[in-house]
Amino acid sequence: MVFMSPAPRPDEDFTDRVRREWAETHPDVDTSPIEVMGRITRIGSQALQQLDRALDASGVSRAEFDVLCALARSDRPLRASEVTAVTMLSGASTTKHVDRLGRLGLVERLPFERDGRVVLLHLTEAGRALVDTEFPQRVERDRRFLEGLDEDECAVLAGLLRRIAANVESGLRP
Amino acid sequence: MVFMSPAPRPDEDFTDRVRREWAETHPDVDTSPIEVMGRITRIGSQALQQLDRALDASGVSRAEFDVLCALARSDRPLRASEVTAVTMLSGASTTKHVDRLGRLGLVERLPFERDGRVVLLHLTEAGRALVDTEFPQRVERDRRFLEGLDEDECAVLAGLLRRIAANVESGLRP
DNA sequence: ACCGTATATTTCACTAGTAAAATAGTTATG
DNA sequence: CATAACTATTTTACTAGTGAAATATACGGT
Repeated sequence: MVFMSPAPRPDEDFTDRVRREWAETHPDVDTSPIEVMGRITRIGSQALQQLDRALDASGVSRAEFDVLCALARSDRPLRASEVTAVTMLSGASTTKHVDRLGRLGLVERLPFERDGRVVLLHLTEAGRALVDTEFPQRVERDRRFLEGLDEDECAVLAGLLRRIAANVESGLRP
Repeated sequence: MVFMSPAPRPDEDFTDRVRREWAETHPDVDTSPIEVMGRITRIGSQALQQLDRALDASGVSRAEFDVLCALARSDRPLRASEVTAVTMLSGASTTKHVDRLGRLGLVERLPFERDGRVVLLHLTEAGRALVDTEFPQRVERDRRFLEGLDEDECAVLAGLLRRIAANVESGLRP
């Protein structure tokens, strides 16, 4: 703890420090994309970690909560594969999460008459109640991350992020 | 604080769809923070997944590559705890990564004379060579995510993200 | 010098997530 | 009406990451 941060610069954040260090050791590399992408990945990871902690008390993990939310905002039961498509996790994970959420009485599996391979998932009353109390708190926590930004700034930010999101999604297709 | 029409649009992205579904089933909740935070977490996760795939050929995982980068951009050997501080993973993970990177001949552990508890980590020549070839490619992939955004737009984006990053880091402390 | 407390790293036992194989059901084709 | 090819989900065997205990060292007060 004595000399962890050698040069405490006043307004330097984590990303600034990383770029400065690269600039000193690798001056030939133009690291400017880190200014945006480094901040996005760091904010994303930290926000998700804080969400994990906030959900501890609810008894479900973030991945399980994502499953509950997908079902809660749908007006119909969803197939397991539809849930998998929105969670960015594997189908194997969806099976495990639904197993546990089923044991907790938050989700039920239903057969789908038209196609016996399909499992339809729907929230129980308890599952819906959990989302109804946890989801607004989740949104409020996100709102606190935006504190100090006015409506126009958020709109500009959202517009720019939308364009990056489109670039990233297109690079995801194999 | 509603910056986007909740109505369905032809060029609706993932975040738009999520917000529209919430608006339909939970019209009482103001989900506008998702417009920014949802996009940040989604872009972050997908960019990291794509980085994982890109690193497959190099023989080191993303977490291991992060360790190598921390050492490569430092002008001196780092303590294990200093590496842990920048990777956002646990100290136990750092031990495992350094074990494997050591077996691969990319990193070496050195004793620190002033304090026998401390392990100093430094790159071997092979480790430095790996970063020197992989890191510029990594930055280039990030640059492609920003395609279509001009320099001013990136600067605006970086400035707004810096303010969010400060909010998020401050919430991480307690 | 000695003891208790603090710190840095590693080890251990466990959990979450995955890819690929297995299972079960559907559809198209001859 | 077979049966091959395809699809949705689950199971299996494995890997990565973790918190907490263990280990080893340092340091402050007396």
